[in-house]
Formats: sequence, structure tokens, C-alpha cells
Amino acid sequence: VKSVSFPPTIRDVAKHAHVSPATVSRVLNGNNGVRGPARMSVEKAIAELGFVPNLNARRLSLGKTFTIGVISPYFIQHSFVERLRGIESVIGKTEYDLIVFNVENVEQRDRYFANVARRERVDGLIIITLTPNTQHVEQFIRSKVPIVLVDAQHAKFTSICEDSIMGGWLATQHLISLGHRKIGFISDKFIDPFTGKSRGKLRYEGYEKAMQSAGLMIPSNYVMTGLSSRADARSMARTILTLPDRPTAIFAFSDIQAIGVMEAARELNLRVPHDLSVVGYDDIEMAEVMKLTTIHQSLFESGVLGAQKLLEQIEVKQFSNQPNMNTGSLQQVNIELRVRESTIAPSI
Amino acid sequence: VKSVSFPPTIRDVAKHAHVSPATVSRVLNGNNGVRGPARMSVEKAIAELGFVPNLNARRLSLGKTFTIGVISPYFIQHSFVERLRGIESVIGKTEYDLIVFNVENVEQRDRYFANVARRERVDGLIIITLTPNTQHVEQFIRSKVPIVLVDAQHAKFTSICEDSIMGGWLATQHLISLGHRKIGFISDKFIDPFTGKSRGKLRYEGYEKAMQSAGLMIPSNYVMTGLSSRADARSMARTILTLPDRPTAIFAFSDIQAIGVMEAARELNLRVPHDLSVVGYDDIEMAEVMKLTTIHQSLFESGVLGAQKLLEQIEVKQFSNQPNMNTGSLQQVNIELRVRESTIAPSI
DNA sequence: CTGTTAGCGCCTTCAA
DNA sequence: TTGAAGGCGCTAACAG
Repeated sequence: VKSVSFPPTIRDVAKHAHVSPATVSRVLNGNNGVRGPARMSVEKAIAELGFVPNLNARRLSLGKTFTIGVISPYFIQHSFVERLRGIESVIGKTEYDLIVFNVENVEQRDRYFANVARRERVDGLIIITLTPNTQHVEQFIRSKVPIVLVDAQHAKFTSICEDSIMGGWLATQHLISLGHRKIGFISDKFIDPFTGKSRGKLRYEGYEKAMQSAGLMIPSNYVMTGLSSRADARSMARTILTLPDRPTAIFAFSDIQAIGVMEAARELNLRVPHDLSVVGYDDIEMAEVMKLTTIHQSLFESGVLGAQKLLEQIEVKQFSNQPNMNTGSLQQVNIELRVRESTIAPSI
Repeated sequence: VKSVSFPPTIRDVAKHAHVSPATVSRVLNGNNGVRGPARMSVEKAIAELGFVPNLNARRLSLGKTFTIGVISPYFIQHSFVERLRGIESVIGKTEYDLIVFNVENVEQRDRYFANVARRERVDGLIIITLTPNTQHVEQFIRSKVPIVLVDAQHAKFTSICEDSIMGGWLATQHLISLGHRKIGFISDKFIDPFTGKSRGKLRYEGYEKAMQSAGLMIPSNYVMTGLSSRADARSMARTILTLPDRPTAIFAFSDIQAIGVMEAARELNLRVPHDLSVVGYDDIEMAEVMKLTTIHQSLFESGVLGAQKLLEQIEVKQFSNQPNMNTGSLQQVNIELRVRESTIAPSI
């Protein structure tokens, strides 16, 4: 028995099998022709020593990181977990590791965008809910790292998101067809220095379109935007619901906000749905529990799609050294209206 | 201007600053004496070229990975996200990257345990909710990788978890002091080939203790265990609540299960809390929305603690090459009863 | 088909 | 204080 280091290296295996390290490397890396006997003894040695190739050495040698980065704001956001699961379900089956970055403010975002989007850090990057600005875009392009946007959209990058205008329209149209004529809208900020363009703006456009087609007015105080938390939505809803001529229905940007609206209604002794109909967006687990009518979007699937698109781009880049081939493509995720018990015809 | 590769290497910087690579490395790695002028020109060159050291090269050279792994079952579990956030809040401030592994079945778990717990893969490992078995423990010790358990406990490893017996006792005692005498208990499986020992067993012990102290019976059909999902809890609750002599209160292993219980009650036209009191565990966001009485445990804090303990172990290991110094220490996370509107004195 | 050699980018003795 | 040289473990080009 030769002296072997722990963990064993490729050289230990080579000695053990009486071959050269190169040969071991060859059997490791697939089908390059290695003859029967040599291959056998190498495989035997690998098994005996419990050899596993050192990932860092491979990374350095190959100039690949075998790592996919995920940058997302607000890990706590319910939609994030679902998307991460989707991403993981794809990446977990590959040789890539998944490394996550949570960003909570502008500085952190800029730092991560600059430091993570480098060829030596990740082979690909999935950015969730953050829309890169011009400066970021330049950095990204220069870095040549394949990038996919999920729940955000930019002409220069493959983007995965639902048709928010359609979603806004569906939700609003549902309320209109129930007979509502006074419909409020609550959202996160339409534009925000942190996340960039919000999906809320597009959902508003859908809302607006439906209202206009039905010949309905949108009083300016029926529309409020703020932070995306439940508490903020609750306070916005309180404002709208105490208006002299309050709406009979509210469409909220997200389920979390919609639940905030329901809480505000409860505080004001308004029964949902009899006194107030509420529609949310996302169809998180809580929506089902709360029997909230909502727009279902497959968050998990958006993660899956994002990961798949990214892997494709990485592959394309490896074959033809022309990065960012597919960029700008927009992949829409299906959405559909899920009617539950929070919406009903207006009683007033 | 010299020709520089992109991204620039330490050699490019050296040329640019008319010094040797070693000198650059020295200024990079801190306070090793580098004289004023040399240091200045190196720093200038670094800034001008936008040089960032190649992480993989550092990793290989230093034999460190600058990576912390997190292995958890069920990414979707609400508690996971909170804990991950806690972990991230600590690790994000360090030079370590966070790499996540989602395990969904026994094979995957064993594979990750074997492949991830290696010095060349991670500098430390946080394992959530999974109790390692004897074979895993051997592997872990042999690997010399610092490991911390969160929401699980093992004598050989630093463990972070709440006092589940106390929690079970608190919840049950609350119901008893309200006047309940017939109290059911619903839990995930006490022992499971996948996760190992469940916290549920300990919570049961607390429940049992409180019941016994109060001289109350625990009919065997008042206790059920199964999958930890809402749906499974709902079906278990349905069974218990349709018993000829049904309990007036149910204590559930988790908030998610408690909500399943509430749903079952709703289906059976039992009002919560008037006809049935329900207590949960964890205090996830949904618990507040559902006004569920629950045991609050600081999930975020358990992540923070786990990460801190791990970093300590890594540091200790670096100074004295004696790994796993602190092992076996058990760090308890605070818990407290949060009384909301799902519990009330029994009316029957 | 297989061994030898050089190199990925950095860090760290060892001399000077 | 600084430079030269060698090595981390693996892969790939080039001989044989």
C-alpha cells in the first residue's frame, strides 16, 4: 500500500492503479478512449480509495465554476421560496451548485451585481424581481456571464414572467362581470430605485384597460401604491375604505397585500365578500387557506423555466463562444383566475 | 500600457505596478509589511485594472472553499425560509458564500451528506431538521468539516433548537388552565427514516407531562401522527373530531398542521374557538393572520445562532488544527406562548 | 491508447 | 522589505 494523502488526489489513484494521472483524469471525464485493463484498474483504485475529484482544482483548471448564482431581494417573500424550489429542482440534477444572495438594499444589490456577475464566480446568474438599470446592463454584458431574469424584464436578457397586463385585466374583469363598478387598486410602488420597474405598473395597466372598456371611472384616490408588505397594504386599504364613496371591491398587487386588505376590512367591520370583494395575485398557500380569489401564476414553474433557459445559454456559450445568444427573449408563464370565496356581486 | 488579460490576473497587476506577483499578493492579503511606495503603486494598479482576485485560485491555493453549505429538507417549509434568512444575515457579511441543497428523499440526503461534507466542498455545514444517523456521524467526523445542526440534535454536534418538551408543556398547560380536559395532539411522525428523530416526539412528551400533572387521561385515539402537511393534518383532525367523545382542544405540532385542524373544524361546522380550541407551533406569518394561538420560536434567530456557532468552529479549527471543539454543545432558542383568538375556555 | 509536460491564478516558503 | 520558485489538484496539448 502506498502512502495516500487524505483526501486522496488523482496522483494517489494513479500510483495505486499503476498509470499516469492523465489516464485517471481521462476515465474521470468520460468516454475518452481508455483501454479495458487500464480503465478497470483505475476504477478499482478510485473505489478503493474513495476518491472524489477536488472541485476547486477542476474549477481552476477548466475555468468553470460549476456554480449558478441566484440573486433575489427579500428571501422572505413567499414567491421567492417557490421560485427557488423550481430553480433547485432543475439545477439540483446537474453538476452545478446553487449559491444564493439575498439583497436588502441598493448598495448591497450593486455590490452583488458587480462582484457576482463575473466569470470566475458563477457560470450563470438568475436574477429575481430586480430590473437591472443601464449601468448594470453594461456590467453584465461586459462580464459575458449568461443571465436570466425571473419576475422582471429587460430587452437585453432572457426574461421569464407572466403577462401582468393580462393578469390585471383578468382580475378586474372578474370583478366587473360580478357587477362591481367601484373598484380600487393597491400595489407596491410602480417604480422603485431598488427593484426597478415593478410588475404592479403592468397590472395597473390591465386594471385600467378593463375599467376603461367597461366605461368605468378610476377616481385617483382609489389607487394607492406603497411597500409590498401586509401591514402597508392594510393601512392603504384603511385609507381607501374610509373614503366617503368607498369602492365595493379591491384588487391587490399580491396575495400578501390582499390579505392586508382583508385585515383592514375586518378592522372596519366590513365583511368579505358581502361588503367588500377582494382579489389577490400569485396564489400562495395562504390564499387558499384564506379562500382568496386570486390570479394563479406558477411560481415554481417560473423557477424551472429560468433555470432551464440559463442552462441552455450556458451550453450554447460553451459550444460557440458567442455568449448571450438568446438574449431578449421573453418567456411568459401561464396565469389563470382562481375564483374562491372572497369575491361576490356587490350588495350596495 | 501593457497587455492585460481579461479578467486581469495578479501578474497583470504586478507588471502594471512594476513589482512582483508576490508583493501584490501580500498587499491583497492584509497587513504583511509592504513599504509605502510599493503598496501605493500596487493599490493604484489594482484600482486601474479593476482587479479582483480569482476566487477559485485562492480556494485551491489556500485549501479553503470560502463556502458554507446549508442542507435542508423541504425548501417549501415555512420555517426553512426564516432560518435561511437568519443564516444569510450572518454569512452575507463574511467572505463566505452560501450554497443550498434541498433534499427531498433518503437517497438524496445520503448523497449530499457524503458529497457535500468534504473539506474541498465547504468550510462548514449547517444541517436543518435532519438528524444524522450513526453512519452519517462517522462520515462527518472523518471529514473533519465543522457541522452545526439546526432544529435537530445530536450529542456529537453543536445543535441549535428550542426546548420542545417545554414548548409542548406550555401549549398544553395553556389549554388546561383554560379548563380543557379533553385535549388531542397531532404531529408529524415521531421517528422517520428520512428526517430521523422528530421534534414532535419531544413536544408530545411535554404534552404528556402536562396532562399527567393535571391528572388527565390521554385516550390513545386522541394522538395522531402523519405527514407534516396541512392536508394530512386536516384529515387526521377529521378523524379525531368525529370521535364519539371528541376533544375540545387540539394541540398541533406546527402552525401549518394547526391550520389544517382549523380547516377540518370548519368542514365539520365546528367553530374555532367556541367549539374547538387550537394551538399551533412556530408562529409563522400565517399564524398571525389566522389569529392562531401558538408557541413562538425565533426561527430567524436560530439561523443566526447556527451560523455564528459555525463560524466560531471554523475559526477555532483554523487556529488550533483541532476540529469540532465545541461539539455536543446544545444551544436553546427562546420560546414563548403567544395567545391569540383560537383558544378559549371549553363550552361543553 | 497512454505518459510527459505545462499551466489554470494564487499563495507561501526561502533567499537575498 | 521584496523577488524567485514551487505547489495546491486537475486538465489538456503534445509526443510517443
